[in-house]
Amino acid sequence: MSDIKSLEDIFNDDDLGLLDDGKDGDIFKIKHVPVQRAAADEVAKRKRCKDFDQFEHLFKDVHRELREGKRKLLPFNDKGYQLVEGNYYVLNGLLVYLADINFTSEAKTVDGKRFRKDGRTRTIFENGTESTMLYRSLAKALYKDGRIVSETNEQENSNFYTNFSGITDDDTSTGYIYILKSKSTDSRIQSYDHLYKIGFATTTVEKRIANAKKEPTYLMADVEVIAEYQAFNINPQKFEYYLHAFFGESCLDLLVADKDGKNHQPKEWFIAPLEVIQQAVELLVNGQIMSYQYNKFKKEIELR
DNA sequence: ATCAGAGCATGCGCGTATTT
DNA sequence: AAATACGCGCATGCTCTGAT
Repeated sequence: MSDIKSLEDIFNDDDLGLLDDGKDGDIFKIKHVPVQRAAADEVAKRKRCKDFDQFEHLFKDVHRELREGKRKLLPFNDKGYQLVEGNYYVLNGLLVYLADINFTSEAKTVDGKRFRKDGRTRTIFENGTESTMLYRSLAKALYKDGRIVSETNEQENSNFYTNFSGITDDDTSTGYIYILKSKSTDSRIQSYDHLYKIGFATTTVEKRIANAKKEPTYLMADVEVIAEYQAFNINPQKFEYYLHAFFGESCLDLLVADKDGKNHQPKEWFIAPLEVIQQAVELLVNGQIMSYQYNKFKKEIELR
C-alpha cells in the first residue's frame, strides 16, 4: 500500500500480522530478550578419570554384550525412570556409565514456579573422561542424541529375584501365586491328564476366580484351587515370561471362545504332573527357575 | 597472538500430555 | 478444569581448538 494516511491504514497494511494481538510472532510478544536468570552454581567439565582402570573392563563387557545381543540399544525416554545409577547409555555415540546420582533438589513448586528434581552425577565416559554434570543436563543430552543400553538377561533375573524373594519390613504383600485345575467339561480340555494353571493375582485368589466361568483366561469354567502362595513385589510380566521359558512347548495351546464368540488364547496353563508344577513355583520363589527347564518327554525337570 | 567456531553444561520458558 | 510432569527448544557463558 502506497498511500498510508491514517492509523487504520497502518493496521490494515500489516501483512505479517505483527500488530495483531495475542498471536505468536507479533511484536508484543517478547522474544530473544534476555531475562534475569540465576548463574550456574557450578559448570561441570569433562576431565580425565583417574580410576578409569576400574571402569574400562565394564565398557568392554558392555560392548561385547551388545555384539552378542545380550544387551540392546533402546530409545531414551525417561518415562519409566530410565536414568538410574549403574545403567549404561550411548550419548552422541559414546558409551556412558552413570556411576552415581546425588539428588540435592526435589521436584517442587514455589508460588507457581516449578522446580525439577536435580543433582550432581558421576558420569563416566568410555573415552576415559568423567563429568559431574547435573542429572537434568544428562537427561537432556540423552533426549537430544542418546540411547539407553538395556540390561542383560542375567541382570534382569537378579533384579527380578531381589524383588521377588527378599521380604523386608518395607515390603507389602502384592499378591498371590496360585495353582489351579479346571473343572471344564470341554472334551478338548478333559483330554489332558495333567493340566494346571499357574497364576498371579493382586487380590485374593477367591476373588480373582469368582468369575472364572465367564473368563477365557480360566477356560470359561469353574476351577479348583490346588495351592496358593503369598508373593511379594511381583512383576507379572517377568513372572509369565519365566514360566513360559521353563515349560516351553508344554504350555497349553488352545483357543477358547468367550461369551461373544471372540477367541482368546489363555496363557499360564501348563501340561505337566502336579509335582512338576509345584516344583516350578518353588523354583520361581527361590530364584532358580532360569537354570532349569521341563522335559515333557521324560516328564521331569532338568538343568538348562 | 588473536579470533572464530565448536562443544559442553546450564537455566528457564513453553506446548503438550498426564494426573488429579 | 486445573495442576503438574515431561520433552523439548533456545539463549547464555564458558573452554578448547584450529585457522589466520
